[in-house]
Order: sequence, then C-alpha cells, then structure tokens
Amino acid sequence: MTGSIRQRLDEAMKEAARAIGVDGDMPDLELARAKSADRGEYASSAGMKLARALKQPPQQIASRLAATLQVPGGAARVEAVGGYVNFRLTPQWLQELVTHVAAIGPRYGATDIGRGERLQVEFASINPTGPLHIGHGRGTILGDSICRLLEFTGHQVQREYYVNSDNTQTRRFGASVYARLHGKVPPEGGYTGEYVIEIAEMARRDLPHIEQLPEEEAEPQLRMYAMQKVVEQIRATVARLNIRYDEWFWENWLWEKGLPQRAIDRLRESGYLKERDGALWFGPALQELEDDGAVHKELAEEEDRVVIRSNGQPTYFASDLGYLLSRFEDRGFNRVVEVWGSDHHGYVPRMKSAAAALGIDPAKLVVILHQMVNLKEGKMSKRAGRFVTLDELIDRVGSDPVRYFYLLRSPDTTIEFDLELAVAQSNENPVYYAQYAHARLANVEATAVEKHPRLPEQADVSLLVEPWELDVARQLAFWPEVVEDAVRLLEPHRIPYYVQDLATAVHRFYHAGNEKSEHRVVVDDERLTRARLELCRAARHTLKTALDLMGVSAPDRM
RNA sequence: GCCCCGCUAGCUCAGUUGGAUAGAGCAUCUGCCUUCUAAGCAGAGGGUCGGGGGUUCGAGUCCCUCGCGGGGCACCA
Repeated sequence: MTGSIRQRLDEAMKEAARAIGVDGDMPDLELARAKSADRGEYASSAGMKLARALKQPPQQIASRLAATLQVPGGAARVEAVGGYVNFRLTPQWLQELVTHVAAIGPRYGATDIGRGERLQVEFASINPTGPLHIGHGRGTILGDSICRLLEFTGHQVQREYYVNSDNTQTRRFGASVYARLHGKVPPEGGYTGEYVIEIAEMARRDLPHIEQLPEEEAEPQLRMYAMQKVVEQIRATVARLNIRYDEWFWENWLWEKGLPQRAIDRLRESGYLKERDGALWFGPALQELEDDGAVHKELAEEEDRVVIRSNGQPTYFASDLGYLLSRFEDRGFNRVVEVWGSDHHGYVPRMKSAAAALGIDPAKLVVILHQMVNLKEGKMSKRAGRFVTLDELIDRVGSDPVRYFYLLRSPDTTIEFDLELAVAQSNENPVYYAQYAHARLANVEATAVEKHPRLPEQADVSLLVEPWELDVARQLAFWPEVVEDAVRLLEPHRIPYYVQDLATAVHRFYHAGNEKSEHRVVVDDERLTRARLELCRAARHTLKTALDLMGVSAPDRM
C-alpha cells in the first residue's frame, strides 16, 4: 500500500475518464474529501469538469464514470449523484487497513517522495543579542516541524542556524556589554536588558585584562564572547522545545573562507555590480535592462542594493551573497528552505535575484514566511528589554502546549499574544485531548494483554464492525493524504487539525465501552479483544507519529 | 504612495489547485462515571464568510474596488 487512498482513487478516476473517451489533456477531476459524511468519504465533480470536453450532460458522464471505474482493492463503492461521483470506503478495506497500519506502525504515512534529496532548512536565525522571546518561538517551532515533515517523507535534512556576527545590531550589543563592563549605561540604541549586565560580569571573569583595553579593541572581543554566551542560551531554550540544530553557522566563517569576495567577483564579471556615490551596488546588468531580460523578473523592478558601503564596510547583503554560495556550491544542498518572519518579506525577491545572478536556480531557494507575534500590551523590543521570554512561557505552560499552540495557527495569521490568558487557558490546550487519547489506548492495550495473556497471534479484523470502530479506521485512512498535503505545501498546521479528528474518533470508540461493557476493548471473547486491540495499536501508532511530527510527546499515562 | 498577510459563530481559528447543506476548539446551556483513564462522551444554541461590484453551470475560495488591522519599502538586519 503506497500513497494515499485519495491518490489511488484519483488515478482510478482518470483511467475511467480515458475509458469513456477523454483524450488529450486530462482536467483536474477534483477528487477531494466529501464535505458531508452521507455522501461518502470522497467526491469528485468530474461530471461538470468533463461536460465540455465530452459534450454530454454532467449526470450522464458521472454515471458512465461510476459504471466504468475499477476501484483498486475494492476500497470503495462508487455512486453517481448528479454530476458528482461519490466514493464510500468499504468496511472490508477499512478492516484490512487496520491490519496494515498495526503492522507497519510508525512508518504509516511515511513516503519516499523526497528520494533522499539533500536540503537545508534554515530557521529562526535571530541575532544572538538576547534571549529568545515568544515571537521567536513561532519560527523555531514552524521550522523544526517542517524539518520533521521533510524527514518523514524521504528528504535528507540539515537544520541550520545562521549566526549574524558582524552587523549594526551585534556591534551595538558589543558596545552595550562594553558599557556595562565599565558601569555605564548602554549607548543610545543599545541593549538595556538586565542580562547584558550579567554577561558583562562573566566577561570580566573570563576575559583577563579586557577592562584595560580601549573600546575599539575590547568591543569585538566582548561581542563575540557575549554572542557565544547567548547562542548557548538559545541552544538550551530550543532544546526544551525538542529542537536541535545540526549547524550553528557563523557569518564570520563566510569571510574567512572568502565566499562573499568570490560572489562579488562573479557578479562584477557578469555586470551585476556598479559603483555609485563611492559604494558598490547590486542591480540588474545593463545589458539585461536593455533586453528586458533580467535574471529574475522581480529584479528589474527592484531598486539597487548596496553591497559595499562607501566607507568600505560590507553590508549584510554581501554576507548573504557568500552564504548562497556556501550552501548551494560549497556544501552542495539541492534546495534551501528559509523560514522568515514576514517583516523580511521584501527581502525575498532580492535574494532570489541574487541567486539567479550567481547562477543558482531561484526556485531552489524556498522561502516560508510567517506573520508576527505581537504582545497584547504592545510591541516587543529586545533592545528595550520589553518582552516575554520563550523560557518563561515554557516554564509556565510547558513545552508540549507551547508547540501545539504555535502549530495550530497557519503561518499567515498574526498572533496577538496574551501571556496571562495563555497560562490561564493552558489546561484547555487541545494537546491534552490528543495526548489523553494516546494514553487511554496505551492503558487499554496493557489491560488487554494482562487479562488475556494468550491472545491469538493474528487479529480477525472482520470483527471490527461497529460504527465507532470503523470511524477510527476511516480517520486512519486519511493520514497519508494529510502528510502529502502538509509536506507539499510545507504547512505543518495541518497535522494538529488531523490529530484532533483522530483523537475524537478514538475517544468515541473508547467511550462506547463505557456505555455498554460488551463494547469494551477488553471483553471475555479473546478473538474480539484481539481485533479491537489491533485497532488500538493502529490508532495509537498513528497518533504517536503525528505528535512526533509536531515535536510533542505521546505519554502512555496521564 | 507602493508591496505582502489577515478580516469566517461570543472568543481563537481550520477550510489543497472554485464544487453539493460553511467546520473545529474554547465559552454558554442540558444530560452521562459500581466494572478497560470523565484531561472523556452525547445533545443544544450561535453565521448577510469585512462592504460593494464582476467572472460562471457553481464563489468563503478567482478578478476589480473600498474599509479596518498587522508587517515591509535604508550605505539597519
């Protein structure tokens, strides 16, 4: 069994369409989940879609399709209603699915569509100038979950944190540490948080004679020291959320390897750099402007960007040019996924243009944008020390609810964050609903084995006939397509919504046994117990797999 | 001024390339624990999908326009 049942039904539909005379391009037959359960699980509007091509009324087409369709494995009964073709999964197929899922367990829903593609996901590369706050939680959790999805579907993923080491912000940070070291208030635009004082005290202890050095010598040392301290802290914070990075890639490594220089040389040769007002700018090559054939369509409309300032200092953009070479050429990733806050959205066309100008296919640079997290009380500011740290949120709510909370929202929505409300509502967090379903299954499975030490090896799944039992199996049938959609669109928020549905089916199934003891999993009849145990195992594995993809734990007891 | 995102039930939000009667959680109200976990189950109420045009067999979904909110438009990152 490979791929989702949705996909197999879609293929069967297309075959049937060919058989009744559709030639040439096959329109999308829009086979999708039926919105109402009494129409079955899947429905296609193929009758309407093909009406023009076949010059027949939709009802007639739908009827002919339904009569022609060969559903693989007898998975579904087909019915034509109006111009629609409806599919109803058969109990036999659902029962066999339970056996299949129980057998392969954690691998159910996994695919090899990535075919081992090497790709890098770079996410939450926040300037290491202070602790992570709740806004940063979004990118880290989103990025990590995207990694988990990609790994689950056959990609070879490297998780990277890009550490900006030499820019205006980090220099201000260094200057702030320097000021605190000498008992002074950080300069205008500096970092005034308490933690800067603590870092200054650590530096006093760890860096001998640092106090005697003039600022121009002390600041770079203090800056690197302080950023290393902050990076350690960030590493610890994300670890609490079940997140680890494979690489913490420092910006200064790029310059040590000469990568920005290499990029600049290449761009200069191909005409993408020009000097103006004493600075070096990146923009479309003159030739291309005349030909109206810029390397990337947005580039023509973009304003030129400074690469080297008139004072000789490179901008972050120069580093980013080298960073592109580092990843696509030096380290050979086939694709790079960037997870950025929407405040960087204007930077997307520029980076794509830069990639194209360097000879890198811009489609291989995939940028996932997410909207911001705003504090209800007002805008957060790291420099002003006005923020709620991610650590505080985890302390007060716990890692699992925090991850679930962020993952539930599509990246496109802005989050208005209210800490007190989050803490007050943490007990209502839907994560517990899902985890409780998992724990219940684990518990009942243990009870079954305890009561019946000699259960049959094989389950007779044809005994799973109750509606609430088949409903669980039905939810299991949907899992592969949820994974397909989530990874295709790189949208992890689809996972928790699925988990909610599966957990609901599980709770109903379990509760049937509270209503009537003969509907329990553990009954006197060993064959029946064994069949229901099979269903428990299949559902529990799938719940666990889904929770794993979210980085949320699946406890056996609650 | 230009660009991006959002506006769906009291609140927070789902709704894949347009498909049949618009969903979930929370909150509110009503029932359900002597026996496998009540962090659960069953039921009820709650909607002009921001406003207005358009495209078509069909629009929450696509196009235009207006409004409101968030974010961008540096020799900052």
